[in-house]
Amino acid sequence: MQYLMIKDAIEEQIESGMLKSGHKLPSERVLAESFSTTRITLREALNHLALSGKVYKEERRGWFVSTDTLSFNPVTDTDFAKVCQKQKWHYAVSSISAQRVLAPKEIAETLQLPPFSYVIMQTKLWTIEGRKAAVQYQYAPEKQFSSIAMIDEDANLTEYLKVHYLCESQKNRVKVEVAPATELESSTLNISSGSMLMSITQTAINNQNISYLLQVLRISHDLVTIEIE
Amino acid sequence: MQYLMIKDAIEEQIESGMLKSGHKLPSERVLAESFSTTRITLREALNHLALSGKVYKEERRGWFVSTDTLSFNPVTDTDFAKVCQKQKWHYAVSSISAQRVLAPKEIAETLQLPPFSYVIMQTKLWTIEGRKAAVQYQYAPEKQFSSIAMIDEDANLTEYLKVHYLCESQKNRVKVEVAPATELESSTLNISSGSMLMSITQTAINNQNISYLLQVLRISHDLVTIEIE
DNA sequence: GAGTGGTCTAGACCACTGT
DNA sequence: CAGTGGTCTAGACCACTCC
Repeated sequence: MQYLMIKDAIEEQIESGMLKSGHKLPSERVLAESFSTTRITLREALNHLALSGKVYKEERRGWFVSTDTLSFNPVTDTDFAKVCQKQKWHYAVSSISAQRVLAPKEIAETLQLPPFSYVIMQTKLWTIEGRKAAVQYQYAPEKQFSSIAMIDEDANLTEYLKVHYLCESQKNRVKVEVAPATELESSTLNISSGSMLMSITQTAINNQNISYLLQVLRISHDLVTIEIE
Repeated sequence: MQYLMIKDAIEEQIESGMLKSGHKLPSERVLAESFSTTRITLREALNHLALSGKVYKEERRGWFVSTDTLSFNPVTDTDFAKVCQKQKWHYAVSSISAQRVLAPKEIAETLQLPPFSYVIMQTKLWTIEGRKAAVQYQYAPEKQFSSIAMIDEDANLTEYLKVHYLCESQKNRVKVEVAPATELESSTLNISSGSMLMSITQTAINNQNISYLLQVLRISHDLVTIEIE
């Protein structure tokens, strides 16, 4: 299998330090030629490498060497900013949208909301080490937090609930899956539509055992390691 | 994008119930012709469908419609057999190998073993609803369990430790990742080499806070949903 | 405008599966 | 044995990024 040999060859270049984190690989055409093969076979090799988290690609920009992964415990870590800080990663958050919406069915069920409840929905883009890394969706029920409709869209929702409502979670309900990127996610993250993302859904529960915040982090799988406890 | 339309068309056939769980899809050549395209484009569509867990393929046998997922809480569920039983799935376990080996570095570190420790290593194949679904590796330190070297290779290790040593875990340390299948895994599970598996690593800890069992479940991602708490 | 990946065509031969 | 997926060739045009 030619593509496996190509994969190993590129992998070795990475392991040996010839290609460093964040560096761009030569173009598919150049690589294909240098391995005397076609682009299809070459892409097969790169796709396999991407699965193991060694490289990733950005839509129409090229293939890059992955950085180390961020360790994330979704059961205890509710504030993703703190996770990045603790591991001293350079990160930036920017708001994609913030709206007051009728709770979608799935959200209403998870947060145990009555019909026709409104939630504040924030969508954010996380940039980590200069790379568009994740899209995050946060949903907080309006009824529990009366002033929340006025929240600044760039505010940290987790922090806001903690400061203004003393709502802090020690423990979350968590769901982990892999799933293809949606249209919004692929265009926001500059990845090809339908490519794989790690999806981490957290439901934060307060002292009174009430779910007060639901958040979904959809992050490139080569960037995160999920470790619990 | 033609392949997205093909993907949607096949997806709709599944959702509508025309193609049922476990059924085989027509061959790639037949599908390609019926969508008036080439096998490469058709495979692109199927690969995307596979990522969302709707279909899976077996090496040289064809593409099949996925079944529902098994819900698994790796923090509390140490015995995978019980998980299957609780959800009333038909399953079978068979031993691939059982050996006494010098603990590999990573295992020794996780189980906090001194150098040159031996562990009992069991490798098992899980067949779920007639499908080769997962490979499981289990490591138990020999020193803690003197009689363990004589364990039957078909025995349930979790059950054995519970019955003979009263070792039962309420809570595990857990790591979740996606990773390409190894050679052993692909040939055992009849999947193509390097295809994606969900990898769940559990370290069971007893009352005295000592790690006594490490197990790794490598399972087709369309078969399992990880839900904690 | 040159270069990139995204998508697609129309074939081919091989190794393996199922009968 | 016929049929399947696994792998590969040698091109093509397009939409987009970067300079």
